[in-house]
Amino acid sequence: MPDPAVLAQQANDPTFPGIWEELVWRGHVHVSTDAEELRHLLAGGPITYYCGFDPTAPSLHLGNLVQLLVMRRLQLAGHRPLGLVGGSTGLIGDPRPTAERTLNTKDTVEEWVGYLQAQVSRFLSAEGDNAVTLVNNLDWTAPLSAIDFLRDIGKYYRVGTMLKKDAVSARLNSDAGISYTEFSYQILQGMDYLELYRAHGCVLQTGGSDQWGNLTSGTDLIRRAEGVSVHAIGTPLVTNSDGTKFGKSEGNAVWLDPALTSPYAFYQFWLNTDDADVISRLKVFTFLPRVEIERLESLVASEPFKREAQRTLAWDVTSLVHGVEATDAAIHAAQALFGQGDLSSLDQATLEAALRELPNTTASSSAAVVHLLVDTGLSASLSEARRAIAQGGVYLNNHKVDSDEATIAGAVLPGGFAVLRRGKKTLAGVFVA
RNA sequence: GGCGAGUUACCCAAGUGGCCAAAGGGAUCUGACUGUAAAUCAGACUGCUUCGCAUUCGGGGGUUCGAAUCCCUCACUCGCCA
Repeated sequence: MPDPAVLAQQANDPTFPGIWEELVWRGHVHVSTDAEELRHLLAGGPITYYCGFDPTAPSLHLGNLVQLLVMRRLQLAGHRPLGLVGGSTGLIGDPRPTAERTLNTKDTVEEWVGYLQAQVSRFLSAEGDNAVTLVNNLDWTAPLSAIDFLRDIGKYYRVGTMLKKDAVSARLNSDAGISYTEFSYQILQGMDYLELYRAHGCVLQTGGSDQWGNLTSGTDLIRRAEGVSVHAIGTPLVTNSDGTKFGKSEGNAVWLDPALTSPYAFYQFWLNTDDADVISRLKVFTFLPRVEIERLESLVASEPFKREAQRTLAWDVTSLVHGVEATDAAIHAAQALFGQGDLSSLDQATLEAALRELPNTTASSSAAVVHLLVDTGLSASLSEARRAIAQGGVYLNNHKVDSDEATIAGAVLPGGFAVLRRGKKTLAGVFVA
């Protein structure tokens, strides 16, 4: 369910001549079909475009959010979005550069399709002439026989061309090799575009630039099958300036589903953005107009320690994904927990609410700290928990724990809880039963 | 189908009978410094009932006092030939 209030606040920046120019400025365009043609097309009357999401997990993640925002910007410019969730492509799996995917069961994929559809629909308006339409490629691939597939679609594909796609050649040159299954993926995606062109008049597909081979698979197929030239935009992979992977927190992907990544963790993820990255993140992940982003850019330069840009970014993206209420709760929790010193001076209800935002566990009043570290997920194993304590990285209610035999006895705050911390900013709550 | 090469911890990659829980780099974690930043420096990085024990080097079996290292076999990958 989209939050109408959040969607209503979004707008493209009117100071740009058109949506194309804005997409370019925000850094959304890495590769595309003919840029001049696209600019004209997007500046004209409504066109239909699509972007696909494969159910390879029970939730979308931040990489997918980039695509959703591109879709939303195009929708705000008056164009008509088709949100595709890959019920069939998700059964195959697109070739990753490193290794073959493990196939998920049909039941699992079907379940995930439902989750992703719900998420996709949250970010796009279902109102008006250009309301979003959700489609599932299983609807047109499931009825297709192998013979029809090979005769009607396969004939348009040249193996030489297919082998040259980055995704395929990377795997051919690796130890992992590639199965026929994943090799065929590009054909399925090409078929999707052709189907959507025929059924909906779709003439633009957007996607990550790592999907470029699959995007052009569709434009090539439509040119051959229909003699029509359609378009594709490949958005750049979002990267961190220090070379690490974007979108990871504590080694895990940052998910849009609050059950998988809490709003608190989500907010913290954005708040911790590097100075070097924060401006480009604002461009990609928010609807703030150019002047505002430029103002924040100058603040990063003049008073970086205030982290105004990071705060704005964190608030904007968290409220977009989780709503204003959850965002405020996450901020209040952080203020309580990152406040200096004495936790017992905090208001009991505030503290309890903050702990509810964190990973937490229930324990007896004499539970060992090492076990709580594991139970709350702050440490992956008892050995790791002991190590963390030995290195002086564990705190109970802001007091350093100096023995791996410590328990929470005597440290329980009024109200029956305790705050466990690993390192400077990884927190968890303990509720005493 | 034939021949050759290969499969080491999250990733890359050393190691070719004991000194190997396994070099080095990256990633990650902790500490110092800080702005809940970056860079830098230091430490850690299989598990556990943690000063010791257990389990790892594609799977299974064998040789040996002793194997990641030798042999057999299965699986997978790459290359060349057909």
